[in-house]
Amino acid sequence: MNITRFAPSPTGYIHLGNVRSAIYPYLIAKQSDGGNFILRIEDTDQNRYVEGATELILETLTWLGLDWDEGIEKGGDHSPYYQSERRDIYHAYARKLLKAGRAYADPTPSEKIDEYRKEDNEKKLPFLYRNHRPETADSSDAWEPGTPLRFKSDPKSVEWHDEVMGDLKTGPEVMDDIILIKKDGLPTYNFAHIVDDYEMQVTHIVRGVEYLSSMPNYLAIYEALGISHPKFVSLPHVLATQGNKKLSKRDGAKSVIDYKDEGVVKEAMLNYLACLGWNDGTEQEIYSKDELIEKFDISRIQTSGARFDEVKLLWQNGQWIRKIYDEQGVDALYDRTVSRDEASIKSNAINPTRDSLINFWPEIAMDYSEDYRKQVLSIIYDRLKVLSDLREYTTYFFEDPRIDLEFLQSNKFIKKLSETEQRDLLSAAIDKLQNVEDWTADNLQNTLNDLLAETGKKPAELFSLIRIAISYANFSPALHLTMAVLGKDRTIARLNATCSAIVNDL
RNA sequence: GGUUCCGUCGUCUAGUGGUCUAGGACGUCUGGUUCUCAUCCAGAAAAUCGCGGGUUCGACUCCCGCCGGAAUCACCA
Repeated sequence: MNITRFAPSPTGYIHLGNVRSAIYPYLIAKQSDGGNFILRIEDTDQNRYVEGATELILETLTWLGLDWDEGIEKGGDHSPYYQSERRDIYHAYARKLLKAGRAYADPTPSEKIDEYRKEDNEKKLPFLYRNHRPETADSSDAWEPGTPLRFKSDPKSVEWHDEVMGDLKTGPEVMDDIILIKKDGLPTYNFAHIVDDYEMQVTHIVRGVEYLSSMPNYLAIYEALGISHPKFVSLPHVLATQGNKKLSKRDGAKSVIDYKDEGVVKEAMLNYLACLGWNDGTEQEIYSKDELIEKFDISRIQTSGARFDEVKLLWQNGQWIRKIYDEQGVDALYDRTVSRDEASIKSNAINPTRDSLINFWPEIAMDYSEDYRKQVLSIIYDRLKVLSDLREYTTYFFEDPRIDLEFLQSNKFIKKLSETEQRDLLSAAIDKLQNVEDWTADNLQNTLNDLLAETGKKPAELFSLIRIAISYANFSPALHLTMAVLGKDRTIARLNATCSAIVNDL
């Protein structure tokens, strides 16, 4: 049975690089019967705490459907799940180390430590605190919270296995007397996560490769505590689009929530991220969450960093938008475009920070019926890269476009027609369409075909003229579909309007 | 500087000694689908497998060296 955890610190939003270390442990947990995915908040650094960050974490996980079995807002057997509330547990473990002679209180002021560091740097020596260990470290096991507590290291070479990186080893020179408990009585990450993962019976620690260099120290603590360690799964970095650096907030990495707000669907985000640095060896590109759970395999995680490519994410999103429409129908896709958002409702339960109504339609669209919006959606959905494209692509379905003859006549096909021809073609179209009794897409297609035959014009010329006269948009769905959705009255009114504008211009 | 990791088309990747004149996807380009945009379909260009040695009948695949990139060296995680 796999027990994994996602353990973010509430220091801001979650970016693409961060979520991957939530997705993989989620998949690992779900692959086993009775697996547990735990959400723990690592809030031991009060200086870095950011208001609203926890809510953003909840919203992100909820949106992606990475439901946790235990953790904050949910409870479980290993409560509490905020590290700041687990102080007594860490202190108990710290006392064990103290008693075993593997920890010591260190009253050395930080200014003094800075001096040591400076000295060593000047001598071109790597700074190791154990070389400056105070004498009291060996003589006394007294410790009062309020004084930092350090690990008493016993330098030696270590070897260990990482599920992704393979067999690793380092020399004794990296082990040091790291801080276990800070002056404020709260543990450092280095100590807290070891205690918590053990207490919560975590089987796999999934985290970024940046922790690799601390592994010897962690291993030493596990050993001193006399406890076994979980499997280690080190994830390579997600690299920023530009440069060679890992994705980071400092360099402007976008929040996952930003993508949600722009209308990236959760399936695409999950799919793209899961496959950034992992593949199952086949040529499959599109995976549902269930398929990922079924096929994910730790041993196939990449060892090198992967660059984030927004263009490919957007391609995936287009694929998923079409897939949702094709497999679940227009209603399902429509629900993604305007609805109460479960993810932000959940986050708002702690702190109402965000509007929980998501709506990707132009404002004016809300004056129309849901049924009408669905009709629009069903003819335009296959052009969407993100759901918010609706705002730009559909306005002419809801309000009459401004007549702009310059725009009309600059079209490369319409340009070939004289204004007189344009007028004649439009009035012929109006006459013909007026007689259409049953305003259906099929009938309209037939009518347009007849018109084409009668006028002898090229489709490109005739259709472009009509299309732009009713939409004044750079592009639109197929003409007969657009007209069918728009309705007879509106279509003819718009054609008339353009026609008279041309007459006035003559 | 110490330590550690990484290195196949622009990008994500397949590849575990011969089936690799290196496969797929995104992107790019060309053509097709009675109009635009998009989709879809077909096709093209695109990787001297970081470099140099070695082992081998044979190396992208194993070994060594080098180079390049990254991460980390906090009372941050």
